[in-house]
Amino acid sequence: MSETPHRYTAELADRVEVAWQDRWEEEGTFRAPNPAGPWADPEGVACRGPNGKLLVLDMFPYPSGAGLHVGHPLGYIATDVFARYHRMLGENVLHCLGYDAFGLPAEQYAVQTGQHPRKTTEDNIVIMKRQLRRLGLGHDDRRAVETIDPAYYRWTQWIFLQIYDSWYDETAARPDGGLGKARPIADLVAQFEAGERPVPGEDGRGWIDLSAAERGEILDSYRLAYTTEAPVNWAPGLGTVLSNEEVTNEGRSERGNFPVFKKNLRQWMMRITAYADRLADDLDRVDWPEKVKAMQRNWIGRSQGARVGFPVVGSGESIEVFTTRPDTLFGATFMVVAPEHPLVDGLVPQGDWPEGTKPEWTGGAETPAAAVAAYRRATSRRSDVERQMEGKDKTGVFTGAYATNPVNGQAVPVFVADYVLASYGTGAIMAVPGQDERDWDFAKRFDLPIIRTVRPAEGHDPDTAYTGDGPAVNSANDEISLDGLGVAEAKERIVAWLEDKGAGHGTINYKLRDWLFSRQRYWGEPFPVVFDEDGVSHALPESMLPLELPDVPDYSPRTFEPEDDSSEPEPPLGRVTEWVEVDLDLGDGIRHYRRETNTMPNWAGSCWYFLRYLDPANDEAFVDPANEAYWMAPQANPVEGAPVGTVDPGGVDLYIGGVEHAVLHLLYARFWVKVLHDLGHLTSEEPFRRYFAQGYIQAPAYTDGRGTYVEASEVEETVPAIGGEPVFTYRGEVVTREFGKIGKSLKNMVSPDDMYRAYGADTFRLYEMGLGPLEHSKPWDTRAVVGSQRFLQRVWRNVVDEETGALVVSEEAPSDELNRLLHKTIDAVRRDFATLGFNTAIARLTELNNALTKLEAAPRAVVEPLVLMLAPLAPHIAEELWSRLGHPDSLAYEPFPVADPELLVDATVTCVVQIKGKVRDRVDVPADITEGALRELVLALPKVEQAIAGGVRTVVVRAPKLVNVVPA
RNA sequence: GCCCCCGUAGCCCAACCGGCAGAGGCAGCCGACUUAAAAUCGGCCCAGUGCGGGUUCGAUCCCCGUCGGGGGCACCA
Repeated sequence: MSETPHRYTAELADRVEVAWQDRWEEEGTFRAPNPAGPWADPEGVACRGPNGKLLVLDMFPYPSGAGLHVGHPLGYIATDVFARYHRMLGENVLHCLGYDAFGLPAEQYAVQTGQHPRKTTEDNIVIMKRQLRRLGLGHDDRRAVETIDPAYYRWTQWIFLQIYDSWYDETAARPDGGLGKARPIADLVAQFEAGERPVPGEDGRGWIDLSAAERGEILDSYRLAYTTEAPVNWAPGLGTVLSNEEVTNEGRSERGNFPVFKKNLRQWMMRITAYADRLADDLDRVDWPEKVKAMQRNWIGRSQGARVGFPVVGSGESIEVFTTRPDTLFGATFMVVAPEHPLVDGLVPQGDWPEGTKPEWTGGAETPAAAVAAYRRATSRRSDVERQMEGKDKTGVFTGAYATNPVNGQAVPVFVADYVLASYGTGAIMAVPGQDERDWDFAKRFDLPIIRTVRPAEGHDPDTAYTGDGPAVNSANDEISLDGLGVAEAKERIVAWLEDKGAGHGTINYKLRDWLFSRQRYWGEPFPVVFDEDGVSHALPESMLPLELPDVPDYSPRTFEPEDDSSEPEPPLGRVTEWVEVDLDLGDGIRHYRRETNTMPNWAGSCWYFLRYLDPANDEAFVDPANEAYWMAPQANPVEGAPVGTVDPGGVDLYIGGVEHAVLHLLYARFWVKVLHDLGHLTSEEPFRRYFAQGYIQAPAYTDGRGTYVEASEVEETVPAIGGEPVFTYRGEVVTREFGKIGKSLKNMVSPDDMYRAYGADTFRLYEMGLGPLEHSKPWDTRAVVGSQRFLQRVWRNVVDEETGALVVSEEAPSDELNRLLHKTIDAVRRDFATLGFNTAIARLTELNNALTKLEAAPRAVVEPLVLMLAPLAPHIAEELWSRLGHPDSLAYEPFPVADPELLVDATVTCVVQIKGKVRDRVDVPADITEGALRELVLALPKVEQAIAGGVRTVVVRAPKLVNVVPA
């Protein structure tokens, strides 16, 4: 029998923690009341949230087969601490966690193990739930939604139909004064029917004259969710197509790293480009890390410029280019079109090279047609990876055609080159080598003329393009002169001139493309859409939702050789004929339809899960409007740092998660929320009002001589002689240490289960929060966890006798000094919790506790606030101590200690005396000493008198803390 | 190549508005407890802020340059 049976050990922590987790669950401690909906509890809202509400959110976790590692809970603990703190401030806090359970990894795992993805997914969720529960997170357990639940994806499908049944009206006024918003497609049909809007098409037929198929095609060109045949990213190794956001720079799939090919396929798209401006502009209205905003702005890639037509010599055609530098038009000495540009065929003249063709322009071919054909063939065969590898060496051939520069009538040669991208701008450029590095390189390579139209700054290398600002030169014709103007003004002038001449117009261009929304996989939400015999799509009525994913014997996708770009996607649902072929009555009697066999990407479920958290039991609506407004509505004051006059967009109060979703999930969710807002379903215009990007927990990983990772847990460390570097060995072989993301691939998994066992959840929580700032990536060090345990042991010992279990706090009042320390600690900890500075909060609490440890017995008047302040970080031990201190109720809603401002300042402070900025003396003075008195007092100090024997130049007084004397 | 962030003790990190470089933890060392060890407890040691300039009475903090680390973008016209 141990002599200290009541010591705070891992075993004791385990008992205490599990007991409190049970009690929280039984009492529904963290269930947040809703104002409306099926759980309407307005009274609960009123008494639980006298100080308002708080919606705290974690990124939607994917239940992986490997279970959690110690990196996963970092954000969950942080939000939990924040949420618990705010509950103690008297706010109604909603914090919960659900599961994003559709998607590729689950399906691949299922295929590997021969089990149904539903089975493996559900098993994984069970494991993850157990691991998370053991962490002691204060989640509202009723709100743990799962995307694979038909009661959930019914609403994912419903939202899809809202988007499908909408179009973007550029001219519609928004409440915020801007123009453009989503409207029901029925409004558009009404406009066509009434003749208020011209029906697209050249034959002048009216809406009623069109066939159903023709109408369907026109509507598809407006719908925010539509099918179209377009070049898409096809990954044969995955058996599915992917969105642009899911393809890496190297032209491979983000998941699985398979090669991706461009292929023309009919696919579902989301018209996210309609929202490009608002998605870019509204970043000013949210509180996000600047780097994430920058990444989104970058991805949207808005650039202001002009479109200019260059008439092709000897043809009625004109090549339209996009340029951000219309001010440099006079320096456009040639043009380049992308190899895939549809105009190329029409450009190339029959017969021989024209007069003036330089030998290097021909690519060695006899005729322009041969040269262009050969070049196009060569580029189409090269993958993006190969183009990348070739660096920036410019290639291309002359098309044999010339086009006329509209500002000076010069005929300039037109080239085909792959440095111009078909997918950006108009797929054609005017080349201005004097002011563009890429054009400069091309001009040098192909011996083309270079005209500078901006005078380079002093010291500019004359052998390079000049892209900076400066006065225009060589930029005049009979009607207009830009000479002498700066870039900005020159742009304005020339655009006005072009518009006047009808040669071009100012415009805005975006890098953002529409979002490819279908996948040829089984494990996803089915599209609530059917096609009739003409191929026209029809929405299923709401009454037919959810359209359940059929249980099929063969759910594995057809995958191909990763390099086989001739393959075609084959969705698994396409094999379920009895499901695909249906007879339905959609309003004009029973007819035969074919279901959509693609499924949605797993971003679909995560685009709106936070809305379902608000009202998960509602089967009348995806969320009750009153609940949405309560938790998400725009607030009276905009976020800090927003431009003056900003109207708050509303949204989740705090969202914490890794930065890896900066342009995927975060952009998609913003888009959906904006559409739903436009359609009147949401008060909020943004999903995430405040987003905080957490750092990663990194762990040591070890490689052997061949560079292969070895199991980190089996590596031994030996520290040789003093001062020597530690040596790491694995099975006798010396290995090299590095730090990286925790996971299977680096073989450095550390499971939270091990931490619970060895230390308990509170110690683990404290360790992760105490490591350093939340936004930093930090190395995991299992050996260091013990420090957090020691702290909790010392706290415990200040309250409980380790031998008898008796309460040992003193009922005597604390000393003035201790009381002041307590109040300073309260003040600091409150500030730290508010700003997510958990590491410094822990340091302050440790300091306060260390002061108690030195006493014979810790006074209750200090212990109780200490326990309350510790509660958000280490809730189990805090609950246990609180209970032992004689409080029967959970402390979850106990008011957080308040600092007395009187006690934050000491009666006397130490004033630093500097001479010429160097500390030379210090003196204790009353805290409220006046500047004059302090000055006199310091000047009378012996050391100072000595130093200023030769006179005084200045005396800087910062009462009461500092005086700096500068002798003459 | 361009843009952003970060360099403080052996390691992770503090330092309010430009005002004494150190709060907390790990590791190390010494001591207490122990037959011993582990655990625990008490104590100690350790940097002048990557480097070079500048502004200032005074710089970890502001400015310029430079080196190192991390991240983003990368023919986007």
